[in-house]
Amino acid sequence: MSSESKRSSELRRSMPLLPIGTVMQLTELTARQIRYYEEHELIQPHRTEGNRRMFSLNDVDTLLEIKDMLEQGVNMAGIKKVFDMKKNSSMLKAQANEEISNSELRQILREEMKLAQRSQKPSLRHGDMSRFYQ
Amino acid sequence: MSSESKRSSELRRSMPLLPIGTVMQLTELTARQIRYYEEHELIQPHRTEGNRRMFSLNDVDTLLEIKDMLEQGVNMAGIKKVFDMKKNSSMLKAQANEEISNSELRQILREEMKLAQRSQKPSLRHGDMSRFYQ
DNA sequence: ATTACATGTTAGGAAAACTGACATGAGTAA
DNA sequence: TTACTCATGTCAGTTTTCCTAACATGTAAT
Repeated sequence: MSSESKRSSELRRSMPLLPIGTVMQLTELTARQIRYYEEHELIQPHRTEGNRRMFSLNDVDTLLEIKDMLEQGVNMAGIKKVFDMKKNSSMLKAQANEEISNSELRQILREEMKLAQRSQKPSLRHGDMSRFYQ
Repeated sequence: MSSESKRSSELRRSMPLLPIGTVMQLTELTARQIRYYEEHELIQPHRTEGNRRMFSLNDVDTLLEIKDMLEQGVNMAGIKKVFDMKKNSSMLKAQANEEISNSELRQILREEMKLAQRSQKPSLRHGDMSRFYQ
């Protein structure tokens, strides 16, 4: 994928399109849960002028990942760690403007394995929003 | 594209995700305009239990096409005709389970040319929602 | 001049979402 | 056991968004 098309599709996926009701249906989470995850800064939905949350497709993806991890016994602190690591690794990627190195990948996987073991589940598999858009 | 993946992407694009406020922003149409086009059966948004309209990406595409045509001088009756023709031609395609024939294509283009000439504009070019999702 | 069309505007009401507070059940630590 | 924490439920009181219906208006066609 060209960096140009990657950038523009990222733009689209981060457009705040969906109200919380739609997100509830897509994720099968309650409004309370979604707001709680925002409170813990796992997502940062936009706000309308009138203060209503508007979510992007990326936000929905993130929520599905959160849901998955919670169901697998990972607590909020663990989820935060995983997301922090992801952000760091993607920052590294952006800095170098190239794919993540094998050693970085191994480091990340090691950390994920540790978390997974702690919650007595074999692996972390996250949600996939791709089925909702072309 | 396989007929399988075509069918499932159609499913996604027809999911009712967006409230009218979002659609207003995406299309730069007023709520009045959007409701008026629905009144004329150019779109059929879903309704929530509470009677709120919920629009799909297909609906947004259609609205952009409507906007384009109106700006090019086509009136509602003309737009209806164009959409009827499109529906018929896609039904024919589905029936035969193959691409539209050259003679059918020429017939459609002839009709479109007639409409375009009547509104003193050279051609019909419609909106493209693809920039809003991957 | 009248009419039709596409859209603006307003009013009153209902649905959906907001914040904040308190409640609760399961798990953990003391 | 008792107490605490965590993730979530629930409720109350507001505010925002959306709804329908009606009437108003500018432009183009007759």
